[in-house]
Amino acid sequence: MSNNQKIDLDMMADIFKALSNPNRLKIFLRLTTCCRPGTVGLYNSEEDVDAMFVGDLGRELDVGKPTVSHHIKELRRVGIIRTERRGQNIACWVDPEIINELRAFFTR
Amino acid sequence: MSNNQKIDLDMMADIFKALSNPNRLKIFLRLTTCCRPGTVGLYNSEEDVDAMFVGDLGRELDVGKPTVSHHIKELRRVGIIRTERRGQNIACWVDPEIINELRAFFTR
DNA sequence: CCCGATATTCGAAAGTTATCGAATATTAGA
DNA sequence: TCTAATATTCGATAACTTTCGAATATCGGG
Repeated sequence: MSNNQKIDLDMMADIFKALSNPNRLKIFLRLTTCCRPGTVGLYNSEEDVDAMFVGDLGRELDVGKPTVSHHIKELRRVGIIRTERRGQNIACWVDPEIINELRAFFTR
Repeated sequence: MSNNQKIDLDMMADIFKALSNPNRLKIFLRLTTCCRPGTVGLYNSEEDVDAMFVGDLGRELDVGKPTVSHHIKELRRVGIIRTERRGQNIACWVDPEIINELRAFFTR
């Protein structure tokens, strides 16, 4: 016997929880609309942005830095976004695969 | 100027919040997998179930009746499910339109 | 190796949520 | 109209979330 079903359910619930806060949802939408998914590593031109920095996201959110950090951490914990350090900044982008999983979840 | 964007964002966050509790997500999945969306009112045969009763859902959930009631209320508040009384029972089903909206949200 | 910029961690306060037992409401049927 | 079945409301409590300021960490440049 296995409890994959339950694990999946709890994982999905966790993903929805991450999207259930307006500030986190704003971060998610900002990253999906402004950073083409799957372009990480190809950010050489101005039009071809692959990620945003935590600081950029924070400036659009009207909350303190610790709060932004907390939200970024939560989005990363459930696998919605990925991050990597680039110099003094932390770059963030949405995992392209999660979008497919979410679309699939509502397609049956 | 309008704040539709913000309203939409807050509404979507609310919908995700409703799906972020494992018990509510279980109710949602149970209703989507077992009751064909859009068949409400056509529940004459055994194979053609259009809805489930609150009591049925509660028995599968291992929580008390007040808790089930609370979750049903929350799912209805954000527009995920619809309900109607049928005799002693309250019938529940997922609003078919919300599924389309959610799928569209993750399609761009 | 210090400094300014960027970001995270820590600890606390305020608000929200999940859950329950008890009480109440609504309905069908005898 | 009494009763049993079904479901909701109320009040309480424990747990969780959001947010902040202060402190700390990490990095690049002079």
